[in-house]
Amino acid sequence: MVGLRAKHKNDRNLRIVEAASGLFRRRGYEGARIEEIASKAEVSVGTIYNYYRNKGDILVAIVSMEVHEVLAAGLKIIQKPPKNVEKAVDTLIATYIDHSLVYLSKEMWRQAMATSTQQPDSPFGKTYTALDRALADQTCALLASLQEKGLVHAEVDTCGVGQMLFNNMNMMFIEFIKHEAMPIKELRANIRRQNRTLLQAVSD
Amino acid sequence: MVGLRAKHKNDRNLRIVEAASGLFRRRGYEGARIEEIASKAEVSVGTIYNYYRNKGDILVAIVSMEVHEVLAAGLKIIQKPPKNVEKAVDTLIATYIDHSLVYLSKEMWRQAMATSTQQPDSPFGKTYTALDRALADQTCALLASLQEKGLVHAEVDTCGVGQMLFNNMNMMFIEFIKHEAMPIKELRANIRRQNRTLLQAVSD
DNA sequence: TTCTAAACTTGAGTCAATTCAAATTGTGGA
DNA sequence: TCCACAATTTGAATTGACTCAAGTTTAGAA
Repeated sequence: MVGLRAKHKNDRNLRIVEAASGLFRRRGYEGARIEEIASKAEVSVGTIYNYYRNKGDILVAIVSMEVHEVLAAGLKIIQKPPKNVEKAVDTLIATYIDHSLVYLSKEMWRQAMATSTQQPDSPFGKTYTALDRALADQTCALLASLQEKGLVHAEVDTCGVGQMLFNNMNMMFIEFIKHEAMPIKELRANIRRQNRTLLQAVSD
Repeated sequence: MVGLRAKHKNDRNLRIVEAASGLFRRRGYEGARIEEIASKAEVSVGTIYNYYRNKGDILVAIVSMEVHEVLAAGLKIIQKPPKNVEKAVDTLIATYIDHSLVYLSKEMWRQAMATSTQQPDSPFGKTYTALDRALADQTCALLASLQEKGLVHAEVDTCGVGQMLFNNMNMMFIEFIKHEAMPIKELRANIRRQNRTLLQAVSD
């Protein structure tokens, strides 16, 4: 970040994200008007579109930050996983899920996911896809780490299994954010049940 | 469908769906304007909103028809499944996937999925969710049928496993429609690999 | 047949996201 | 320091989805 121009750019972007973040929480995604975000960020409407392709992109950017935190938290689990395979996977998933509603409401997740499927090629759409990939890789890494410790059979395709576990969790998470009333507890119990057969097969 | 009123209603709805379907394919979802759909369907803009809550809903309605066909095709597989578990599951999944691009482009799928996550409580959002559920149930039913034939171990939770298989496929399908260039062949190979460990565990 | 209320359609008008040509600002060379 | 040009911002204008008050059509009772 050299020069005044780069500094301003950075500042403005930060202000936009913060203004949007606050308004999305306060008024909901649809309720937050771009003009309002712009005025709160002390920037013109046009500038916002200079930084983001559209309204959804702003949200996806916010979600990205959240996911980065989740990835960091997940890394800690992988470095020191529980000695039981089912427990280890459950712990990782719990980390992901419990984190998910700290900064973002279910509505924000719905909108962000919708935007990222709608526009997979926009810059932030790509970011979102990359993060999903990173989370899946982390699940694979957990299994590989358990395999090294001898907790998972040597012949198991940890990558295939990891992807399957992650995809299943992700799909269940989508179902979860679609049902405003569904509690985290129920989501986790469902996932545990679905994982059981596979995880027992790879471990005992 | 008794009376003139009901008949007109039915006709208009059909014309709307057909006009929309054609325009979505020809111009893409975003490119198709409601006014154009209305004029092609010989109906006013307001009428369209009388039948559908919003533009996305029209698309989801079209997707629903497609999924109904897929469900019917899937039923046939379940009634006479291959005698090998991996083969059976692969055949069902192939049915789903191969059908998917007959009437709908990848872009249409992206938009439909986005809409259904965005508005899970709109009439067609609910329809979409119900269809997803029906497909998952069908996967569970296949496993149960294989279990009855003694091809799947008796103690296996066919419902948990079925949901996992379906969720994994669904997530992979989402990835597939996000990558304009990805061929069906690649999608199917990836899914087969991911399924292998689980399916071998439940069968041999 | 005639009439009335309910059901349905209509399209001009509203609203908010997005665009783009003009104006402003930062940079690096003279 | 001053200038020219490129990068960036600006906000009025555009666009297209969506609404709603007024008008039209149907059902079925008298």
